[in-house]
Amino acid sequence: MAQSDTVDRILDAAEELFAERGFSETSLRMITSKAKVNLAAVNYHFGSKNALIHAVFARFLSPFSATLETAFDNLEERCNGQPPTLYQTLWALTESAVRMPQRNDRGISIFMRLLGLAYTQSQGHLRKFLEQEYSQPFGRFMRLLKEATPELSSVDRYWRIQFMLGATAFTMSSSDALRDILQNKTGIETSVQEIAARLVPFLAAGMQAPDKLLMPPPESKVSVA
Amino acid sequence: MAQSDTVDRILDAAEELFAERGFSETSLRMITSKAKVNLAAVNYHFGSKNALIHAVFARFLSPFSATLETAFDNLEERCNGQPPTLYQTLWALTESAVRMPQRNDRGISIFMRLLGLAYTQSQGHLRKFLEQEYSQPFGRFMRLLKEATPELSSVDRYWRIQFMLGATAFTMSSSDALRDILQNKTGIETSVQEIAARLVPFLAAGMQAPDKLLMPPPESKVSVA
DNA sequence: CTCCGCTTCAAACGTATGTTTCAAACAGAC
DNA sequence: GTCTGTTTGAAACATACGTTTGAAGCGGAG
Repeated sequence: MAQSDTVDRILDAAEELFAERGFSETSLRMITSKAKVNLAAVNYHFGSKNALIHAVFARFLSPFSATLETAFDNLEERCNGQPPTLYQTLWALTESAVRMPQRNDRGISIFMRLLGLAYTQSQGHLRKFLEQEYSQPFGRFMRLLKEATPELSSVDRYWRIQFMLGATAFTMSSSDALRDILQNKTGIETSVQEIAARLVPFLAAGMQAPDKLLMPPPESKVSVA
Repeated sequence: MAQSDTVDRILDAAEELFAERGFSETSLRMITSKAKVNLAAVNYHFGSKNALIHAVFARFLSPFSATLETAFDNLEERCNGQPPTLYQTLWALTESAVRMPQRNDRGISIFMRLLGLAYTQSQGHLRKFLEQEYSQPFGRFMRLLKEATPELSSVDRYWRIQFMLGATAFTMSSSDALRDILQNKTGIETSVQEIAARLVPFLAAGMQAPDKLLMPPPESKVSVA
Protein backbone atom coordinates (compact mmCIF):
# COMPACT_ATOMS: atom_id res chain seq x y z
CA MET A 1 0.00 0.00 0.00
CA ALA A 2 1.39 3.34 -1.00
CA GLN A 3 -0.41 5.28 1.72
CA SER A 4 -0.34 3.15 4.81
CA ASP A 5 -3.47 2.80 6.89
CA THR A 6 -1.41 2.14 9.98
CA VAL A 7 -2.02 5.67 11.21
CA ASP A 8 -5.79 5.29 11.02
CA ARG A 9 -5.78 1.86 12.58
CA ILE A 10 -3.81 3.26 15.50
CA LEU A 11 -6.15 6.23 15.84
CA ASP A 12 -9.22 3.99 15.74
CA ALA A 13 -7.88 1.64 18.38
CA ALA A 14 -6.58 4.42 20.57
CA GLU A 15 -9.83 6.35 20.40
CA GLU A 16 -11.83 3.36 21.49
CA LEU A 17 -9.48 2.27 24.26
CA PHE A 18 -9.03 5.78 25.62
CA ALA A 19 -12.78 6.18 25.76
CA GLU A 20 -13.17 2.86 27.54
CA ARG A 21 -10.38 3.08 30.03
CA GLY A 22 -8.92 6.57 30.19
CA PHE A 23 -5.51 7.72 29.07
CA SER A 24 -3.15 6.61 31.81
CA GLU A 25 -4.88 3.27 32.05
CA THR A 26 -4.40 2.55 28.36
CA SER A 27 -0.94 1.41 27.35
CA LEU A 28 0.62 1.69 23.92
CA ARG A 29 0.87 -2.08 23.88
CA MET A 30 -2.90 -2.40 24.26
CA ILE A 31 -3.38 0.05 21.43
CA THR A 32 -0.93 -1.49 19.02
CA SER A 33 -2.12 -5.00 19.68
CA LYS A 34 -5.75 -3.98 19.13
CA ALA A 35 -4.73 -2.13 15.99
CA LYS A 36 -2.60 -5.10 14.91
CA VAL A 37 0.43 -2.93 14.27
CA ASN A 38 3.91 -2.95 15.69
CA LEU A 39 4.54 -1.30 19.01
CA ALA A 40 7.09 1.09 17.57
CA ALA A 41 4.60 2.37 15.01
CA VAL A 42 3.06 4.78 17.49
CA ASN A 43 6.30 6.55 18.23
CA TYR A 44 7.27 6.43 14.58
CA HIS A 45 4.08 8.03 13.29
CA PHE A 46 3.12 10.26 16.19
CA GLY A 47 6.28 10.80 18.19
CA SER A 48 4.93 10.04 21.64
CA LYS A 49 1.91 8.83 23.52
CA ASN A 50 0.86 12.38 24.38
CA ALA A 51 1.07 13.37 20.73
CA LEU A 52 -1.14 10.39 19.91
CA ILE A 53 -3.70 11.61 22.42
CA HIS A 54 -3.64 15.03 20.77
CA ALA A 55 -4.08 13.43 17.35
CA VAL A 56 -7.08 11.46 18.56
CA PHE A 57 -8.71 14.67 19.73
CA ALA A 58 -7.76 16.65 16.67
CA ARG A 59 -9.30 14.08 14.35
CA PHE A 60 -12.80 14.67 15.63
CA LEU A 61 -12.46 18.10 17.20
CA SER A 62 -11.28 19.92 14.11
CA PRO A 63 -14.26 19.00 11.93
CA PHE A 64 -16.57 19.54 14.87
CA SER A 65 -15.10 22.95 15.44
CA ALA A 66 -15.77 23.88 11.84
CA THR A 67 -19.32 22.51 11.94
CA LEU A 68 -19.99 24.46 15.09
CA GLU A 69 -18.77 27.72 13.61
CA THR A 70 -21.13 27.46 10.65
CA ALA A 71 -23.96 26.45 12.95
CA PHE A 72 -23.37 29.60 14.97
CA ASP A 73 -23.10 31.59 11.74
CA ASN A 74 -26.47 30.28 10.57
CA LEU A 75 -28.03 30.91 13.93
CA GLU A 76 -26.86 34.49 14.16
CA GLU A 77 -27.88 35.13 10.58
CA ARG A 78 -31.39 33.82 11.23
CA CYS A 79 -31.65 36.13 14.21
CA ASN A 80 -30.99 39.30 12.22
CA GLY A 81 -28.75 40.93 14.77
CA GLN A 82 -30.82 39.96 17.76
CA PRO A 83 -28.97 37.67 20.13
CA PRO A 84 -30.04 34.01 19.86
CA THR A 85 -31.94 32.61 22.81
CA LEU A 86 -30.35 30.29 25.31
CA TYR A 87 -32.34 27.42 23.93
CA GLN A 88 -31.24 28.11 20.40
CA THR A 89 -27.60 28.40 21.39
CA LEU A 90 -27.61 25.16 23.34
CA TRP A 91 -29.45 23.46 20.56
CA ALA A 92 -27.00 24.64 17.93
CA LEU A 93 -24.21 23.12 19.94
CA THR A 94 -26.05 19.87 20.48
CA GLU A 95 -27.04 19.50 16.87
CA SER A 96 -23.53 20.16 15.69
CA ALA A 97 -22.31 17.37 17.91
CA VAL A 98 -25.03 14.93 17.00
CA ARG A 99 -24.99 15.65 13.28
CA MET A 100 -21.27 15.13 12.89
CA PRO A 101 -20.44 12.47 10.33
CA GLN A 102 -19.55 9.42 12.39
CA ARG A 103 -17.13 6.64 11.65
CA ASN A 104 -19.55 4.21 13.30
CA ASP A 105 -22.65 4.17 15.45
CA ARG A 106 -20.72 4.50 18.65
CA GLY A 107 -18.86 7.49 17.28
CA ILE A 108 -20.88 10.05 19.14
CA SER A 109 -20.60 8.24 22.44
CA ILE A 110 -16.85 7.94 22.10
CA PHE A 111 -16.64 11.59 21.09
CA MET A 112 -18.55 12.64 24.19
CA ARG A 113 -16.76 10.32 26.51
CA LEU A 114 -13.41 11.64 25.33
CA LEU A 115 -14.50 15.21 25.86
CA GLY A 116 -15.60 14.33 29.35
CA LEU A 117 -12.31 12.64 30.08
CA ALA A 118 -10.42 15.61 28.72
CA TYR A 119 -12.06 17.75 31.34
CA THR A 120 -11.89 15.26 34.11
CA GLN A 121 -8.54 13.56 33.87
CA SER A 122 -6.04 16.13 34.93
CA GLN A 123 -3.71 15.69 31.97
CA GLY A 124 -2.02 19.05 31.84
CA HIS A 125 -0.69 18.62 28.32
CA LEU A 126 -4.16 17.85 27.00
CA ARG A 127 -5.80 20.88 28.51
CA LYS A 128 -3.05 23.08 27.13
CA PHE A 129 -3.42 21.54 23.71
CA LEU A 130 -7.20 21.96 23.62
CA GLU A 131 -7.05 25.50 24.90
CA GLN A 132 -4.66 26.74 22.28
CA GLU A 133 -6.20 24.80 19.41
CA TYR A 134 -9.89 25.36 19.99
CA SER A 135 -10.19 28.55 21.97
CA GLN A 136 -12.12 30.36 19.23
CA PRO A 137 -15.35 28.33 19.04
CA PHE A 138 -15.30 27.98 22.80
CA GLY A 139 -15.02 31.73 23.25
CA ARG A 140 -17.80 32.31 20.78
CA PHE A 141 -20.07 29.90 22.61
CA MET A 142 -19.37 31.76 25.83
CA ARG A 143 -20.22 35.08 24.21
CA LEU A 144 -23.51 33.71 22.89
CA LEU A 145 -24.34 32.39 26.33
CA LYS A 146 -23.69 35.78 27.82
CA GLU A 147 -25.93 37.53 25.32
CA ALA A 148 -28.65 34.97 25.86
CA THR A 149 -28.75 35.48 29.62
CA PRO A 150 -28.45 39.23 30.17
CA GLU A 151 -30.51 38.98 33.34
CA LEU A 152 -27.79 36.99 35.12
CA SER A 153 -24.99 38.63 37.02
CA SER A 154 -21.66 37.62 35.60
CA VAL A 155 -20.88 35.69 38.75
CA ASP A 156 -24.15 33.77 38.59
CA ARG A 157 -23.58 33.10 34.92
CA TYR A 158 -20.07 31.92 35.58
CA TRP A 159 -21.16 29.32 38.07
CA ARG A 160 -24.15 28.17 36.12
CA ILE A 161 -22.01 27.65 33.05
CA GLN A 162 -19.81 25.42 35.17
CA PHE A 163 -22.88 23.50 36.27
CA MET A 164 -23.91 23.02 32.66
CA LEU A 165 -20.47 21.89 31.65
CA GLY A 166 -20.45 19.47 34.54
CA ALA A 167 -23.80 17.93 33.82
CA THR A 168 -22.86 17.56 30.18
CA ALA A 169 -19.31 16.33 30.51
CA PHE A 170 -20.16 13.96 33.29
CA THR A 171 -23.21 12.47 31.65
CA MET A 172 -21.52 12.14 28.34
CA SER A 173 -18.37 10.73 29.81
CA SER A 174 -20.32 7.83 31.23
CA SER A 175 -23.16 7.76 28.75
CA ASP A 176 -22.41 4.22 27.65
CA ALA A 177 -22.46 2.90 31.19
CA LEU A 178 -25.59 4.86 32.08
CA ARG A 179 -27.36 3.64 28.95
CA ASP A 180 -26.48 0.07 29.82
CA ILE A 181 -27.78 0.43 33.37
CA LEU A 182 -31.08 1.79 32.12
CA GLN A 183 -31.21 -0.91 29.49
CA ASN A 184 -30.73 -3.64 32.08
CA LYS A 185 -33.26 -2.20 34.50
CA THR A 186 -36.04 -1.27 32.12
CA GLY A 187 -35.17 -2.72 28.74
CA ILE A 188 -35.31 0.76 27.25
CA GLU A 189 -32.82 1.62 24.56
CA THR A 190 -31.56 5.19 24.55
CA SER A 191 -29.73 6.99 21.80
CA VAL A 192 -27.26 9.75 22.36
CA GLN A 193 -29.66 12.03 20.56
CA GLU A 194 -32.32 11.29 23.14
CA ILE A 195 -29.95 11.94 25.98
CA ALA A 196 -29.11 15.26 24.40
CA ALA A 197 -32.79 16.04 23.95
CA ARG A 198 -33.31 15.46 27.66
CA LEU A 199 -30.21 17.35 28.67
CA VAL A 200 -30.93 20.60 26.85
CA PRO A 201 -34.18 21.41 28.70
CA PHE A 202 -32.55 20.52 31.98
CA LEU A 203 -29.66 22.88 31.29
CA ALA A 204 -31.84 25.68 30.02
CA ALA A 205 -34.13 25.46 33.04
CA GLY A 206 -31.20 25.40 35.43
CA MET A 207 -29.57 28.30 33.69
CA GLN A 208 -32.72 30.37 34.03
CA ALA A 209 -33.55 29.31 37.57
CA PRO A 210 -34.67 31.97 40.05
CA ASP A 211 -31.97 33.64 42.10
CA LYS A 212 -29.67 31.70 44.31
CA LEU A 213 -30.76 31.47 47.88
CA LEU A 214 -28.36 31.95 50.73
CA MET A 215 -30.46 30.34 53.43
CA PRO A 216 -32.20 27.01 53.84
CA PRO A 217 -35.31 26.69 51.71
CA PRO A 218 -38.52 28.33 53.01
CA GLU A 219 -40.31 25.03 53.67
CA SER A 220 -37.67 23.75 56.02
CA LYS A 221 -38.92 25.55 59.14
CA VAL A 222 -39.98 23.20 61.89
CA SER A 223 -43.72 23.07 61.77
CA VAL A 224 -45.57 22.99 65.10
CA ALA A 225 -47.54 19.90 64.20
CA MET B 1 3.56 6.28 70.49
CA ALA B 2 1.39 3.36 71.32
CA GLN B 3 -1.05 3.89 68.47
CA SER B 4 1.02 4.88 65.50
CA ASP B 5 -0.10 7.79 63.42
CA THR B 6 1.48 6.28 60.34
CA VAL B 7 -1.89 5.11 59.13
CA ASP B 8 -3.38 8.59 59.36
CA ARG B 9 -0.39 10.24 57.78
CA ILE B 10 -0.69 7.86 54.85
CA LEU B 11 -4.41 8.50 54.55
CA ASP B 12 -3.92 12.26 54.66
CA ALA B 13 -1.25 12.24 52.01
CA ALA B 14 -3.10 9.75 49.82
CA GLU B 15 -6.34 11.69 50.06
CA GLU B 16 -4.70 14.89 48.96
CA LEU B 17 -2.65 13.36 46.17
CA PHE B 18 -5.51 11.29 44.82
CA ALA B 19 -7.69 14.39 44.73
CA GLU B 20 -5.00 16.35 42.93
CA ARG B 21 -3.87 13.80 40.42
CA GLY B 22 -6.23 10.86 40.25
CA PHE B 23 -5.58 7.31 41.34
CA SER B 24 -3.50 5.80 38.58
CA GLU B 25 -1.40 8.93 38.35
CA THR B 26 -0.48 8.81 42.02
CA SER B 27 2.21 6.33 42.99
CA LEU B 28 2.75 4.81 46.38
CA ARG B 29 6.16 6.43 46.44
CA MET B 30 4.63 9.89 46.10
CA ILE B 31 2.26 9.09 48.93
CA THR B 32 4.82 7.64 51.30
CA SER B 33 7.32 10.42 50.67
CA LYS B 34 4.68 13.09 51.23
CA ALA B 35 3.57 11.27 54.37
CA LYS B 36 7.20 10.83 55.42
CA VAL B 37 6.77 7.12 56.03
CA ASN B 38 8.45 4.09 54.60
CA LEU B 39 7.28 2.78 51.26
CA ALA B 40 6.45 -0.62 52.70
CA ALA B 41 4.12 0.92 55.27
CA VAL B 42 1.26 1.13 52.81
CA ASN B 43 1.28 -2.56 52.05
CA TYR B 44 1.87 -3.38 55.69
CA HIS B 45 -1.07 -1.37 56.99
CA PHE B 46 -3.50 -1.57 54.10
CA GLY B 47 -2.44 -4.59 52.10
CA SER B 48 -2.48 -3.01 48.65
CA LYS B 49 -2.89 0.23 46.80
CA ASN B 50 -6.51 -0.56 45.98
CA ALA B 51 -7.23 -1.24 49.63
CA LEU B 52 -5.68 2.12 50.46
CA ILE B 53 -8.02 3.79 47.99
CA HIS B 54 -10.96 2.09 49.68
CA ALA B 55 -9.71 3.22 53.08
CA VAL B 56 -9.45 6.81 51.91
CA PHE B 57 -13.06 6.71 50.80
CA ALA B 58 -14.27 4.89 53.87
CA ARG B 59 -12.70 7.45 56.17
CA PHE B 60 -14.92 10.26 54.98
CA LEU B 61 -17.79 8.34 53.48
CA SER B 62 -18.73 6.40 56.59
CA PRO B 63 -19.28 9.43 58.85
CA PHE B 64 -20.95 11.25 55.99
CA SER B 65 -23.23 8.33 55.44
CA ALA B 66 -24.25 8.42 59.10
CA THR B 67 -24.77 12.19 59.09
CA LEU B 68 -26.88 11.90 55.99
CA GLU B 69 -29.10 9.22 57.47
CA THR B 70 -29.93 11.36 60.51
CA ALA B 71 -30.49 14.38 58.27
CA PHE B 72 -33.01 12.35 56.28
CA ASP B 73 -34.54 11.08 59.51
CA ASN B 74 -35.01 14.64 60.76
CA LEU B 75 -36.40 15.77 57.45
CA GLU B 76 -38.95 12.99 57.22
CA GLU B 77 -39.95 13.49 60.82
CA ARG B 78 -40.55 17.19 60.23
CA CYS B 79 -42.74 16.37 57.28
CA ASN B 80 -45.17 14.19 59.25
CA GLY B 81 -45.55 11.50 56.65
CA GLN B 82 -45.74 13.84 53.70
CA PRO B 83 -42.87 13.39 51.28
CA PRO B 84 -40.20 16.11 51.56
CA THR B 85 -39.96 18.50 48.65
CA LEU B 86 -37.19 18.31 46.11
CA TYR B 87 -35.69 21.45 47.55
CA GLN B 88 -35.67 20.07 51.04
CA THR B 89 -34.14 16.79 49.96
CA LEU B 90 -31.36 18.44 48.02
CA TRP B 91 -30.74 20.82 50.84
CA ALA B 92 -30.52 18.04 53.40
CA LEU B 93 -27.86 16.39 51.28
CA THR B 94 -25.95 19.61 50.77
CA GLU B 95 -26.01 20.56 54.41
CA SER B 96 -24.85 17.13 55.46
CA ALA B 97 -21.89 17.47 53.15
CA VAL B 98 -21.03 21.01 54.09
CA ARG B 99 -21.53 20.54 57.82
CA MET B 100 -19.30 17.49 58.04
CA PRO B 101 -16.46 18.00 60.49
CA GLN B 102 -13.46 18.71 58.28
CA ARG B 103 -9.85 17.94 58.89
CA ASN B 104 -8.98 21.24 57.22
CA ASP B 105 -10.56 23.97 55.12
CA ARG B 106 -10.01 22.14 51.88
CA GLY B 107 -11.72 19.07 53.29
CA ILE B 108 -14.97 19.58 51.47
CA SER B 109 -13.32 20.21 48.12
CA ILE B 110 -11.21 17.10 48.43
CA PHE B 111 -14.25 15.13 49.48
CA MET B 112 -16.15 16.26 46.40
CA ARG B 113 -13.28 15.87 44.06
CA LEU B 114 -12.74 12.29 45.19
CA LEU B 115 -16.40 11.50 44.71
CA GLY B 116 -16.21 12.89 41.20
CA LEU B 117 -13.13 10.87 40.44
CA ALA B 118 -14.77 7.75 41.80
CA TYR B 119 -17.50 8.13 39.24
CA THR B 120 -15.31 9.22 36.41
CA GLN B 121 -12.17 7.13 36.59
CA SER B 122 -13.32 3.72 35.58
CA GLN B 123 -11.76 1.88 38.49
CA GLY B 124 -13.90 -1.22 38.65
CA HIS B 125 -12.84 -2.18 42.14
CA LEU B 126 -13.79 1.24 43.51
CA ARG B 127 -17.25 1.24 42.06
CA LYS B 128 -17.84 -2.23 43.41
CA PHE B 129 -16.60 -1.20 46.84
CA LEU B 130 -18.76 1.91 46.99
CA GLU B 131 -21.84 0.11 45.76
CA GLN B 132 -21.72 -2.61 48.35
CA GLU B 133 -20.68 -0.37 51.23
CA TYR B 134 -22.93 2.63 50.77
CA SER B 135 -25.93 1.39 48.86
CA GLN B 136 -28.32 2.19 51.72
CA PRO B 137 -28.07 5.98 52.01
CA PHE B 138 -27.80 6.20 48.25
CA GLY B 139 -30.94 4.17 47.80
CA ARG B 140 -32.75 6.29 50.36
CA PHE B 141 -31.77 9.48 48.58
CA MET B 142 -33.09 8.01 45.36
CA ARG B 143 -36.37 7.12 46.99
CA LEU B 144 -36.77 10.63 48.38
CA LEU B 145 -36.05 12.07 44.96
CA LYS B 146 -38.67 9.84 43.45
CA GLU B 147 -41.30 10.89 45.96
CA ALA B 148 -40.42 14.54 45.45
CA THR B 149 -40.86 14.37 41.69
CA PRO B 150 -43.93 12.20 41.11
CA GLU B 151 -44.70 14.09 37.91
CA LEU B 152 -41.58 12.73 36.19
CA SER B 153 -41.51 9.47 34.31
CA SER B 154 -38.94 7.13 35.79
CA VAL B 155 -36.82 7.44 32.66
CA ASP B 156 -36.86 11.22 32.79
CA ARG B 157 -36.07 11.10 36.46
CA TYR B 158 -33.20 8.70 35.87
CA TRP B 159 -31.52 10.95 33.38
CA ARG B 160 -32.09 14.12 35.32
CA ILE B 161 -30.55 12.56 38.38
CA GLN B 162 -27.51 11.80 36.28
CA PHE B 163 -27.43 15.42 35.19
CA MET B 164 -27.59 16.56 38.80
CA LEU B 165 -24.83 14.20 39.83
CA GLY B 166 -22.74 15.43 36.96
CA ALA B 167 -23.15 19.10 37.67
CA THR B 168 -22.39 18.50 41.34
CA ALA B 169 -19.48 16.14 41.04
CA PHE B 170 -17.87 18.11 38.27
CA THR B 171 -18.23 21.50 39.88
CA MET B 172 -17.16 20.37 43.27
CA SER B 173 -14.33 18.31 41.95
CA SER B 174 -12.79 21.36 40.39
CA SER B 175 -14.17 23.88 42.82
CA ASP B 176 -10.71 24.94 43.90
CA ALA B 177 -9.63 25.76 40.37
CA LEU B 178 -12.95 27.43 39.53
CA ARG B 179 -12.82 29.53 42.68
CA ASP B 180 -9.30 30.65 41.82
CA ILE B 181 -10.25 31.62 38.28
CA LEU B 182 -13.14 33.71 39.52
CA GLN B 183 -10.93 35.21 42.20
CA ASN B 184 -8.35 36.25 39.63
CA LYS B 185 -10.87 37.66 37.19
CA THR B 186 -13.13 39.52 39.57
CA GLY B 187 -11.46 39.51 42.97
CA ILE B 188 -14.48 37.78 44.43
CA GLU B 189 -13.92 35.15 47.09
CA THR B 190 -16.29 32.20 47.06
CA SER B 191 -16.86 29.62 49.76
CA VAL B 192 -17.94 26.08 49.11
CA GLN B 193 -21.14 26.93 50.95
CA GLU B 194 -21.88 29.66 48.44
CA ILE B 195 -21.22 27.38 45.53
CA ALA B 196 -23.65 24.91 47.06
CA ALA B 197 -26.19 27.69 47.55
CA ARG B 198 -25.97 28.47 43.84
CA LEU B 199 -25.99 24.86 42.80
CA VAL B 200 -29.14 23.76 44.60
CA PRO B 201 -31.51 26.17 42.77
CA PHE B 202 -29.89 25.23 39.48
CA LEU B 203 -30.43 21.55 40.14
CA ALA B 204 -33.96 21.97 41.40
CA ALA B 205 -34.94 24.04 38.39
CA GLY B 206 -33.37 21.58 36.00
CA MET B 207 -35.02 18.66 37.73
CA GLN B 208 -38.42 20.31 37.38
CA ALA B 209 -37.92 21.57 33.84
CA PRO B 210 -40.81 21.16 31.36
CA ASP B 211 -40.85 17.94 29.34
CA LYS B 212 -38.00 16.99 27.16
CA LEU B 213 -38.40 18.11 23.62
CA LEU B 214 -37.64 15.86 20.69
CA MET B 215 -37.47 18.60 18.10
CA PRO B 216 -35.59 21.86 17.71
CA PRO B 217 -36.82 24.58 20.03
CA PRO B 218 -39.95 26.55 19.02
CA GLU B 219 -38.08 29.82 18.54
CA SER B 220 -35.75 28.40 15.93
CA LYS B 221 -38.16 28.88 13.03
CA VAL B 222 -36.90 31.37 10.52
CA SER B 223 -38.69 34.56 11.34
CA VAL B 224 -40.00 36.62 8.42
CA ALA B 225 -38.39 39.79 9.70
C1' DC C 1 18.47 -4.60 -11.58
C1' DT C 2 19.98 -1.14 -8.31
C1' DC C 3 19.30 2.23 -5.42
C1' DC C 4 16.81 5.02 -1.94
C1' DG C 5 13.41 6.78 1.17
C1' DC C 6 9.80 5.23 3.88
C1' DT C 7 7.76 1.85 6.79
C1' DT C 8 7.66 -2.31 9.64
C1' DC C 9 9.62 -5.45 12.85
C1' DA C 10 11.76 -7.84 16.92
C1' DA C 11 14.43 -6.78 20.47
C1' DA C 12 16.28 -4.20 23.83
C1' DC C 13 16.76 0.02 26.90
C1' DG C 14 16.04 2.67 31.00
C1' DT C 15 12.79 3.84 34.25
C1' DA C 16 8.87 3.55 37.34
C1' DT C 17 5.55 0.91 39.40
C1' DG C 18 3.28 -2.28 43.22
C1' DT C 19 4.80 -5.67 46.15
C1' DT C 20 7.81 -8.66 49.10
C1' DT C 21 11.59 -9.68 52.13
C1' DC C 22 14.01 -9.83 56.31
C1' DA C 23 16.62 -7.63 59.69
C1' DA C 24 16.54 -3.75 62.92
C1' DA C 25 14.01 -0.85 66.16
C1' DC C 26 10.54 -0.32 69.25
C1' DA C 27 6.89 -0.58 73.10
C1' DG C 28 4.74 -2.83 76.72
C1' DA C 29 4.27 -7.06 79.93
C1' DC C 30 6.54 -9.82 83.00
C1' DG D 1 16.57 -6.50 82.09
C1' DT D 2 14.33 -9.81 79.11
C1' DC D 3 11.16 -11.44 76.23
C1' DT D 4 7.36 -10.89 72.58
C1' DG D 5 4.54 -9.09 69.19
C1' DT D 6 4.18 -5.09 66.40
C1' DT D 7 5.99 -1.60 63.48
C1' DT D 8 9.64 0.49 60.67
C1' DG D 9 13.58 0.44 57.48
C1' DA D 10 16.58 -0.31 53.34
C1' DA D 11 16.85 -3.12 49.72
C1' DA D 12 15.46 -6.03 46.32
C1' DC D 13 11.89 -8.26 43.36
C1' DA D 14 9.21 -8.95 39.22
C1' DT D 15 6.62 -6.62 36.03
C1' DA D 16 4.92 -3.07 32.97
C1' DC D 17 5.59 1.02 30.87
C1' DG D 18 7.15 4.58 26.98
C1' DT D 19 10.79 4.93 24.03
C1' DT D 20 14.86 3.81 21.09
C1' DT D 21 17.60 1.03 18.13
C1' DG D 22 19.14 -1.11 13.99
C1' DA D 23 18.21 -4.40 10.73
C1' DA D 24 14.79 -6.18 7.40
C1' DG D 25 11.13 -5.33 4.05
C1' DC D 26 9.00 -2.76 0.59
C1' DG D 27 7.65 0.24 -3.61
C1' DG D 28 8.70 3.31 -7.04
C1' DA D 29 12.51 6.07 -9.76
C1' DG D 30 16.70 5.96 -12.22
